[in-house]
Amino acid sequence: MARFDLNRSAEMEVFVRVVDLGGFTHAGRKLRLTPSGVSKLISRLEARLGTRLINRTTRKLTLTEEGQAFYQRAVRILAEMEEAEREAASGAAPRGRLTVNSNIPFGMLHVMPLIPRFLEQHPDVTLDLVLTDTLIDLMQERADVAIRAGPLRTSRLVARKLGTSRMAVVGAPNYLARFRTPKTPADLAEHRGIGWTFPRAIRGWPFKRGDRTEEAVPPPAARASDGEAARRLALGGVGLARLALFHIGPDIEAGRLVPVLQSYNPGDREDIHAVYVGHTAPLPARVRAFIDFLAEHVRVGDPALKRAGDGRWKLVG
Amino acid sequence: MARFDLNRSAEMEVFVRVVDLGGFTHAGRKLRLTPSGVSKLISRLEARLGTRLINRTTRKLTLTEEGQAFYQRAVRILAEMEEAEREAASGAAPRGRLTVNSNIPFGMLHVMPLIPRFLEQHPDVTLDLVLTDTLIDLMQERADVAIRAGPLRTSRLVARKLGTSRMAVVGAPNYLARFRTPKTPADLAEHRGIGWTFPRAIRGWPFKRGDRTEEAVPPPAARASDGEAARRLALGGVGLARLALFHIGPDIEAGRLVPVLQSYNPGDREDIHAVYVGHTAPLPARVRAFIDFLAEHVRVGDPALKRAGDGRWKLVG
DNA sequence: AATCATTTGTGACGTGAATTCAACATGGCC
DNA sequence: GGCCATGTTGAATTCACGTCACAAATGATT
Repeated sequence: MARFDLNRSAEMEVFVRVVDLGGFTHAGRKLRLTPSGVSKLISRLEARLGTRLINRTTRKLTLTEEGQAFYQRAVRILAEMEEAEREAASGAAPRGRLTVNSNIPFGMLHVMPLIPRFLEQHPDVTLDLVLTDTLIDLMQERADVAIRAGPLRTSRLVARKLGTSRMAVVGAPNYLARFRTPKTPADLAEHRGIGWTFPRAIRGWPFKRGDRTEEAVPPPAARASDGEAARRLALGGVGLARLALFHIGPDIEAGRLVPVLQSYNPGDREDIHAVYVGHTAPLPARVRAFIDFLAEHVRVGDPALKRAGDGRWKLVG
Repeated sequence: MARFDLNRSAEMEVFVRVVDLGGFTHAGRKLRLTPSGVSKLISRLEARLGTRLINRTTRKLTLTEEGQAFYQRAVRILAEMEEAEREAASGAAPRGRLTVNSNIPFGMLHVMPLIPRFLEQHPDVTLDLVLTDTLIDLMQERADVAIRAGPLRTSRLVARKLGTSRMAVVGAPNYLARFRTPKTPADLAEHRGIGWTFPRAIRGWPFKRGDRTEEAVPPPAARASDGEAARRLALGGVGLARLALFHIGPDIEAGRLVPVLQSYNPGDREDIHAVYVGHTAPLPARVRAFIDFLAEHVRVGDPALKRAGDGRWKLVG
């Protein structure tokens, strides 16, 4: 059923056009409407308002007093509608405030370096970059995009893969000296781990055992709210942590952190995604532009760990 | 052909309702629309603007930046539309400037006395009373109502009869002394008349000859632009004039003007009408109110002329 | 984890309101 | 008085819009 039988905006538009052009036929031509269409529309408007707006003969149109007042208001209102829609539609060109939420390691190391170039390319965009590792509700946080590592929870969110990062379980030398380096995943039960204060999609750490992947995790001695905090804890010798190679690569090369159980999880990786809220409606252009920009420019080096002759680890590739 | 398929005002209204009530379903209930209807409408709007206005899950709605701006503007625009229509529709209660055009004799003697009461009853109406006897174009003069005596030219104008006035052909005593009182209409050819500067629907003066009505008119010695001017000319002895009894009754009773040829036109009358511009669209309330007021209160006395015993004329009835 | 209640999204469909078409009135101009 | 342009009216037509039924998703509840 047609509930909205009155299009006030169309009525106003036609009315204004009629007044401007001084005739139903002229207005009709401009509006691609037949004269009779115009006539009925105006009559409808007048009937609804309960008063006459235009005195008309076949030759002349004159506005009643109501008509004049209504005309002036209508012109203003139409202009404002136009502007409102134009401004809203300007979301079709990248501009406005873009809110990005990223996990801390990736944000620090891979997103922030790109920001200057992005802002340079889109001067009308201002950017709010929030770094958190906790799970967030995109809508509640009013974030346009979130960048997350690891498996995604199913939802109506759309994820665009930005890259992959190898993971490594590491410990500080002084920690390993105290607790002995684990030889098998089962040894982890005797170790101390660094966990997370927020729930992750996977509980433990994946290790390969033949063809199968098993999860194991040392009992947590501490929990960190983000990857950087976890790294610091690991550096401090609190326990073992599973972190991204792009994050702790330098620490490994410098010998501040030592990979363990490498042979059990050589292919342990986590995908990194930009996540946003789906295609039920067109995406604001600034969001689209940012995601495209990330997908194009983010290069997560995916180095492998090799043990050098002197026993030290190197990142190669 | 291109139809008016977009109803921007409705879209705005639905959008605002959704934001206010915080949900498609709630808004739908208020607007007597199904949730899916609301969903489609919003999607349509977003598609047209090319950007998303509302981030939505089944549980929460959040406005995008564009959505917030659009919401604020939309609220204002809707309010202004409301006000524009309300003000225009307030033509449904009598108010505003009412322009009335009346011929001079009737206007002076019968309309003006009623004005104070009318304005008292309708305090929001201001009145422009223009007195002219010349034919006017209602629309060109931007007049709402015209009051005219005599036959009307056919047009799309609507006429409402206000009354009837007996007419009389009169001359001043000094004129009649010089030219002799006419005994038959044919005698008028030897007389001098007072005509009009503007064309009238009937050319001459109607006289009964048996069952038939003939027209006759004395050659004009002067033309007047209005009835009052004609009366003055007649009083001055310029010639014969055909004037309304309500106009010159006092002159006749006082002997300043003398009726002639009374036996040939005892029923000579002219109807007096209020004329306005037809029912293609509703009439502004002030116009309707004024016409109704006139029709109710105007009482054109329709006296007959009687010759008293002393030879003087009296108005009776 | 699993169920339930609630809400939004999608495709097919039918309705009816709006527009067109054709014919007629009106006004101004020569 | 006839011609041309314009506005109006009634009936036929059509196409956008909302409904319907169903699917998917979300958050609360146990």
